[in-house]
Amino acid sequence: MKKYDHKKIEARWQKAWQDEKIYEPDLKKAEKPFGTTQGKPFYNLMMFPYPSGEGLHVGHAFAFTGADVYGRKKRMEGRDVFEPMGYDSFGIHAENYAIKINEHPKELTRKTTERYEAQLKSMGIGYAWDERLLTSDAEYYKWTQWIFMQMWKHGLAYRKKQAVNWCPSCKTVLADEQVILRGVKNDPEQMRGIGVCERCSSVVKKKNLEQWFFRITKYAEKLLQNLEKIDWSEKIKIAQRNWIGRSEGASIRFRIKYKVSSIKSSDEYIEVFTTRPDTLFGATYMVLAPEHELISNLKSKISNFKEVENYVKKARSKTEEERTVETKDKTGVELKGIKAINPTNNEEIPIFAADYVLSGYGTGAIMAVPAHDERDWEFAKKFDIEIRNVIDPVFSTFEGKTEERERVVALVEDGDKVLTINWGPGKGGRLLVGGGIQSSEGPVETAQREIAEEAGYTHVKLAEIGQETVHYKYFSHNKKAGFHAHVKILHFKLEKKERVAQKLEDNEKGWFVVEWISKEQAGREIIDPLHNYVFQKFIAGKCYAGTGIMANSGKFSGMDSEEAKWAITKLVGGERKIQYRLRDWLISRQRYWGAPIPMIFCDTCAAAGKGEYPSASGEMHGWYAVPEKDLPVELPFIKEFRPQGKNESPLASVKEFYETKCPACGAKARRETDVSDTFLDSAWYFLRYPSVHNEKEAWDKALTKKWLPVNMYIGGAEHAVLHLLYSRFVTMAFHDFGILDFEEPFSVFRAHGLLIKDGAKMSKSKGNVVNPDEYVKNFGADAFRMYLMFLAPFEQGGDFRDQGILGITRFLDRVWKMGMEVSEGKEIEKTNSETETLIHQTIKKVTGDIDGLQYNTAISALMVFLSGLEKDGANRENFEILLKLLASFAPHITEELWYELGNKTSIHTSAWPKFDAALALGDTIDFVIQVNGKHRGTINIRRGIGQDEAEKLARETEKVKTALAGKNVHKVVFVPDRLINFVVQ
RNA sequence: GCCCGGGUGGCGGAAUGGUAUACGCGCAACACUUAAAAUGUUGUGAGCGAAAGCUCUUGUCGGUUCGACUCCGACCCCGGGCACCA
Repeated sequence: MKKYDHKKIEARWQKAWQDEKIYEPDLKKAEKPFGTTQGKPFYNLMMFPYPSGEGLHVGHAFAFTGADVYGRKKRMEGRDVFEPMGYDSFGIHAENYAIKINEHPKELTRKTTERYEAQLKSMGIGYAWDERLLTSDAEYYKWTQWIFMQMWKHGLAYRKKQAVNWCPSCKTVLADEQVILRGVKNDPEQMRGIGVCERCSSVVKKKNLEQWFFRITKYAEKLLQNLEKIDWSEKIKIAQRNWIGRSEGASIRFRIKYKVSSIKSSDEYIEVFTTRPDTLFGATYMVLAPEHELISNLKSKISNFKEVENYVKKARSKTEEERTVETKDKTGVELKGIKAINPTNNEEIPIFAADYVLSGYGTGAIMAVPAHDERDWEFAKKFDIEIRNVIDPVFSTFEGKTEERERVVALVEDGDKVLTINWGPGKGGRLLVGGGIQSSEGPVETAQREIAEEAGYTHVKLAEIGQETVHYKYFSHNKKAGFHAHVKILHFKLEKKERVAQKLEDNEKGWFVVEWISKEQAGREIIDPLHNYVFQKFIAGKCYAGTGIMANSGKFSGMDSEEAKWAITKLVGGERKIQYRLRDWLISRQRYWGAPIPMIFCDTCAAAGKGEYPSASGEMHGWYAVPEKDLPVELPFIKEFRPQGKNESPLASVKEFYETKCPACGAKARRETDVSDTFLDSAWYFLRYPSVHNEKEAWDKALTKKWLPVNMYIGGAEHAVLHLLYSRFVTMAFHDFGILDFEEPFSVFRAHGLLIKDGAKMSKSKGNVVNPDEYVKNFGADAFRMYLMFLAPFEQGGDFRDQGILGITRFLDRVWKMGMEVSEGKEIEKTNSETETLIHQTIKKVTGDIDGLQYNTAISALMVFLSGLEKDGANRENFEILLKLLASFAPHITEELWYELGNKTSIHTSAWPKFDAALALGDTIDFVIQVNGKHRGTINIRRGIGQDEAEKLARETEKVKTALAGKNVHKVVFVPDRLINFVVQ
């Protein structure tokens, strides 16, 4: 018997597969794969890596193997699987690593891609290497530049000066998506996280620079809407939804009044966006972002302009200095001499400049409603501005065990019954009001609306001494417990009653005595001062940001706040508006290792007011795209490639590079020296793979039609709002340019889990990176692949420990042994029925599990299958099924044994086994017997048995006899083919 | 604070509302061996019991159900994402 020598076998087959190109589908004639089965193109894509020089770690191995398993099964199912691989070799991540090890990125790329390739091949991953691509190759980035140019020509690329994120270590600007918040846990001091660079974790600063942007915001709605149509991991969709951040609200104008003159002189206004127009009556001041243009525009009108200017300067520089901790502490300054007019009541309200209002969102100005917005509340407290409540919380009742949180604040006596009114904090900052009827001795009875009504009470009034008597609308919308009361305060009682003393405990200063009143008495009137009193008394310290009933709002008082939203908007002439959080994609990078942005600036044209002005890009005098025939704009090889930190790319000091001629007038002109964001390279690579050999076009029309969109895309969840969003945007844009006929690039996307080590993410700095090479060498690629797939659910990930790998090695050894025996003729003649059932069950299970990426349970089913064959005997027929099911996970050993059994073509192009659902069920079942829901044994019975027979058989068992002795069976639950349950008393 | 995941043996992890702990690791005993390793067989949630068996057990507390890891309500803990977005 031959020994299982994984090294020899794996090396041999890896070479053979490459020579025979079994993983190379015929891209042009994809309908005829390898002459066996008929099939259709299946584009199985895995996110490509960037070269880091350290080689691939087990996290990569885990992800790539998982994607490969999926592709291999699809191939065996007759699909023409295209599984390409490439390298995201351009860009800041590769360049940073090159700087670190002091090597030129070009050289680094060459070395590391070689290394990666050897590693990937050693793991037996079935890539179509003929279509390999590198984003740093000129034949690739030529088309990246072409994409930029198309964006420009269609008005989706523009240049603008604005405050942008600047990484002082990478010495370049970053897109919003590339700034991550280092977690500063939420604490009472309201510390915020700090924005740090996605690549190097340096604290990001703000700089005012002129940069290139892509108008991704134009696609905000479509990016959001299309999420409904694609089959992606739900968490990625959620992340994208949050990032796009759609809010519905109103745009409202506030007129400005100057102190020096009358209203008539002011046709100036402040426009704000608000999601809460219903709170407009409560807007007691306004805030402009420090960058807001009105501040300088109104310079002459602002009496304390010096002070304001100082603040603005400080606020701006604050973002430029190194900040360690940013707090939510509110700062600001009033713009004296001018006022805004609240359009609902024509009140004059003060205007502030404060940095808690962001210039980049909405209009950069807000109406502040301190009573109903936490940030405004804080600001108002600090600056002593009126807090005017205009929303009355909708009270919810207490339910279940909430006593310890209740604060009894009111009670009314009626004979021996006491009604208590409880107020307490509810979910989401809501105020909960409930109550109950307590008898003189018994425990608190849950207040039922019916109880109250039976007792003749439908309304409650509650009052405090000295306050005018009011009543509140009665609510009762919870069918089960409690009531909601708008109450009338009668008087404030300062002494405590023993009965509720415990409940009041220490935090209560007193309580209100309430009195039930009739519905008629109650009416609908609400008097605001008292409401404010109650509001501040019980919600004080935290404002109420929820919805509710309008108060203090003129004719809208009493209305539902949701309803009032649009009524008030209409009243003040506002407009309904959708606002997105998404910002335009900042494309320029002041770095060397990237695709040069293919634009030329001509001074002569600019002076003459000329330029190439694609619609919607705005008038950018002097700017021209590099003509298509001149692409690529080649990145020169320079030794001084390190970033210099002068807001410029190193290319800005390469004269031969930037000196050029204006494409329009021929005068001396200057090239753009910034390069594009590396995420532009990866935002379209999937379009290039099938057309990688096409030198004339970015992508071949026919091939694209055949292969795209991608059928299955597997990658990390960390790219939810970077690569995955950008790719969708680019695809949508090119669809609209008429160059692609689909909007969404990836029909299915699944995020794989992360492999962690000792409870922490693997990273070189933590020194817990596991290198897969050792495992491949010692245990073999098959064992390693399988172990990775077995160790955790693929989409969940887990802690990498190698203790379990022996289990897989043992399994493969047994497979090998069985293979040898079968090939030597030691086999049973006929598969018995038990094995027959097992075969069909296993095919069914493995097929379904691989489809659902549940590799760990698929492998466990294969283990059960092997044990079954060992017990009942194997033969060529049933063993080949095992091999096929195993082939995706362990491609080498299965191929070896497959040929050993006399097959002449690869197992990987053989047909996936089919199962018979009826056979998978089997003839007999273990039927469960329960008494009162407790397991009391099983009997093996024929499938499809009826209740009478089952019950008879069950009653005959000793256990049931004992359990039922002297008991009265009052119910029998029978679940066919599963269980019978005797319910006794 | 908000939004997602998740909490099951010593460990990784299984379970369409129907035998909780599949499969694997580890551990123990036995077989083979001069011996060890490898391999094979058996056992392995906890407690009580000589045994048959009984009781308890899926983060906590309640609820629905003949029956709950699974459904509902409230809470606790861990991991991840987002966060001054009006």
